[in-house]
Amino acid sequence: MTVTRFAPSPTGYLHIGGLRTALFSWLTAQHNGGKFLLRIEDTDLSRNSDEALDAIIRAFDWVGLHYDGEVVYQSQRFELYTKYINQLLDEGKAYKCYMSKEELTALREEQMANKQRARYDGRYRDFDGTPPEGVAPVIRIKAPLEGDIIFSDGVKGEICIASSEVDDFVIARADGVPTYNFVVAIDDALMGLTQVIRGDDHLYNTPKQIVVYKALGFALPEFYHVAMINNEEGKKLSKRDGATDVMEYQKLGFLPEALLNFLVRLGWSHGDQEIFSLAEMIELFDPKNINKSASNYNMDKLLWLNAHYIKNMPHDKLAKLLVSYGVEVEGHDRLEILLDATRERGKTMVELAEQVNIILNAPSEYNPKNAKKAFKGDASDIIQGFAVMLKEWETPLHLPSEYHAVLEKFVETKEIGFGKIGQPLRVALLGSMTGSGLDEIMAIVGVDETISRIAKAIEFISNKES
RNA sequence: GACCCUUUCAUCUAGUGGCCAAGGAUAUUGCGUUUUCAACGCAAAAACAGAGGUUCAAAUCCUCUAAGGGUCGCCA
Repeated sequence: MTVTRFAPSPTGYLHIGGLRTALFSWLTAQHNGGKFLLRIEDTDLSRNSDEALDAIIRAFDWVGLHYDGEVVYQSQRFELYTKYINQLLDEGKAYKCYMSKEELTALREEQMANKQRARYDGRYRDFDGTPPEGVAPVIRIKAPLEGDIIFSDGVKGEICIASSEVDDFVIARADGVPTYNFVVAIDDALMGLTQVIRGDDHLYNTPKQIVVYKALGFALPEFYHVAMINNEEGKKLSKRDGATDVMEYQKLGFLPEALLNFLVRLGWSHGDQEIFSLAEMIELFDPKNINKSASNYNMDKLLWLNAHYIKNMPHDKLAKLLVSYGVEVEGHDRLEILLDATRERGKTMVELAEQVNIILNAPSEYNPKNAKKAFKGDASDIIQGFAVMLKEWETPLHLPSEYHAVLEKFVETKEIGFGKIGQPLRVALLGSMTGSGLDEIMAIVGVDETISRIAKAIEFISNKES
């Protein structure tokens, strides 16, 4: 059975790049009817925080990725790791190293000065003398001295790294706490991972982990190293580039389906298809099609996708969502008309909420430039005349089409074009010259409010003139 | 510095030796539609990093160069 995982360290919020690798892993599991596990890499006890873990799980909930089974905490598995450390020590596959931190630093500096890759020189590998006093040893694993470490990466192809590049790295700190590359290999093996999908910043950890797999006799999973997401300029994504925290996207008014669709197309594709529902992603995703190269974050495309999902969301769902962005609307028909009138005008939920509020709330001021243009000449008389016609209209007015009939009758009677009434009426109703259709706006706010807004505009015009 | 990886329009990408004088999408520009804006429709502009090979044929295979990225922790 396919088993994948996401293994964050709880040091902050869920990063947008992390979400993409999580998504790739999750999709791989779903596609194959397997399991997707969550493991918390908290072996560095000084850097953990519970809030960070909460934030990660909340982000998962928001986008709708679920993990199977219980969350695995590495900090709760130290006994297990210690058992394996002792086993390797007993078998002579690991050893104690008494080198001090100062000595290590000196060694690294010397190697760098000699234009070499910095690495531990193995000086305690076969040590059987008397250990120096006052140094708590670390445990190092014996990496191969000769040959190459070769593995096949599902994304990058065959990776070959000379053993001389992989040193006898530390598997347990001086205080006995095991280190990352050691526990990752153990957990991935014990948790039954079949595919390990992670950022390609881990590419160089893979040969180290393979050393552990081999020493412990574990079978290797398939590795997939996914290239990074850069900012719009092609540089490393940082907080200065805007939202990197997944939950930030909710605040900005993005829909989870848009965010996931955006992320899945960063580094993966299926022919010319751009829009993927979650179900389609699951059906079509194959990690073998992941791109080798890094991709740049592209806000415009995210916005386009978000607009797409807003436009295509069922009204009741959209209305419910709008509540969390501060907009609540009474009346079923009214809501329908309102959403029809606004949904194509907002690329985010925040913008959509703004559009809705512009219609719902009478304008507190008129855009000076627009007012000047729209309220000139006989504009006041025209909208006044329209208000009268509305007031005296004999059949009840509810639907946009009914308001449209009034408007049509009005331009016909007055023998004017739509443009003549359209501009002043729009500014009277909204305060600006752009926005939703007049018929819809009037249907939403109703006859009384329409007349009242017109009256206010007329007052404004006469004040200006006097 | 060493090692490893990457390179198709501004951006995301299709492309696995002939179907490619390179296709789609976003963004951009123009036109249409509309009482306005948006949405939508149509159109335009826009790329194989460079140089050498291999081949009847190269975006695709090989070599080198260049540019970008990653890694070199008792962090993960």
